[in-house]
Amino acid sequence: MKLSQFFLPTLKEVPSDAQIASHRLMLRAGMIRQTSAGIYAWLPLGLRVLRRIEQIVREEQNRAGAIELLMPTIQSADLWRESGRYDDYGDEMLRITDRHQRDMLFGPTNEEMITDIFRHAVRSYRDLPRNLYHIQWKFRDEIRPRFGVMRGREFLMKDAYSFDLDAAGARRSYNRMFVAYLKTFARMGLQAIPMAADTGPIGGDLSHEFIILADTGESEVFCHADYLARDWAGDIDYETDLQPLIDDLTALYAATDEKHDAARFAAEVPQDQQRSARGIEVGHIFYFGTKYSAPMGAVVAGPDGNDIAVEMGSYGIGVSRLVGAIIEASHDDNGIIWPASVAPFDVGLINLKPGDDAVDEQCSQLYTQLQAAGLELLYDDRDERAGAKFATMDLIGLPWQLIVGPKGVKGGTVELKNRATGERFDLAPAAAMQKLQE
RNA sequence: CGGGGCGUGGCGCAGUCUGGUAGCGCACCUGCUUUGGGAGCAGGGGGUCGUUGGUUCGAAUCCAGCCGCCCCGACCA
Repeated sequence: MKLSQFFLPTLKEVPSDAQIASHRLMLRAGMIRQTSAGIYAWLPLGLRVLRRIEQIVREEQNRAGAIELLMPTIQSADLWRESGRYDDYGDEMLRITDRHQRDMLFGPTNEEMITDIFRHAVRSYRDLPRNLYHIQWKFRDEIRPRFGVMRGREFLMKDAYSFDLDAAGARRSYNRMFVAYLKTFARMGLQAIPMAADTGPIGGDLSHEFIILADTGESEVFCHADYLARDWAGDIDYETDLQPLIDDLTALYAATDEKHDAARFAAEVPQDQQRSARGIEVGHIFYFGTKYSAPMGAVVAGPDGNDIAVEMGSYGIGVSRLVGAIIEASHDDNGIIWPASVAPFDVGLINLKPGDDAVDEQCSQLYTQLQAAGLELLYDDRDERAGAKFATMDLIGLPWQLIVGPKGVKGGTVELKNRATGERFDLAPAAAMQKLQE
């Protein structure tokens, strides 16, 4: 993509509304534009990141055996009356009326709808277990939206729902998602810590939040220091019994403030290993048994022929929130530093002197060849000064900058700069291309 | 929902107290110079001052209502 033909409305000055780094940087880097309180348009650069995060989430869900579908954003109130949540949910639910005066709502979550879909399709225990998920926009009319996409009213969420015959099966489904979540966040370069959590209005009796530590996080969390350096990225065989692994992963103390037990914390964690910090919740998993299946009649025939309400769990990942969370975890004074796995482009190619035939030619060769090699490039071919180009490229945080100027071209080299470390390499073009393809 | 604050060219702000017909920086357009870390000079375009009503000879400025947005708290991916 040539920057001269892209749509990248960057800002030099910081919008006064933005309080935290990720919000400021997303606005400055031209990733989003606010259209109402807590509602954002995703501009091309932001959309690219959102899509890459979504794809990682999708791949790990699929790997863990979940099956993707897509439910609508607008739901009928009748379903919510069946579960009893139409009245319970309160003002956070955006309620609307259609032209026939039917009560509709913009879905804040999909337990009712998936339970409805499930009960119409599945009659036998032989069809279990199943885990169905979708990645869809949600709307929660938050009292106070803030921090950009971290607490928006409209947000993109992956929500999965598991159906099992009994509690033991539900536990296995829960464990699969637990591990899949750790893998998902690790792929994005995030250190997510699983913490015992309150179940909130969704209900149930087993729940974990996945927390990224950041000063700007909204919840207070407490954990053993070993969690800060843990490697979650190992290969998983989802067919094996995951319980021993889960037991190991949750052996040390980690809890959000709702579940925090100061006495236990003091007793179980040596004082110099105790960590209390702010955290960003990027995922939340629940086991809630028959909370929805019983009132909504989601039953299957068991081995003995008698109907039994299915055991359910739900599993959420805040996809759009992750964009902000990753920036909170990875930026510096000059801008964003994208982990390679979610970067909007792999390489920023900087032409320091458009109009110089030798430089133009070198750039256009690199542009063509690197694209042919499968890399996504953003080529800054604008007629701007070098400083402006460096500043833009640092701001938008692509992992590599490939800098081509007249001096280097004369000596047969180009410069490769690593955004994260600041390391620079003067290399022959072929060597630079090879390094980028590693 | 309680408390606080803000709405003036695309962005950041001054002007409001003390009413007299709108200004600065950045961005944008034109020209010249410049060219490895957000250039300089010169010229230029763009604003019903959130909105409605009131007071006044006259309102960005004073008064009232409404709308929008932000911050602090209790709830949540």
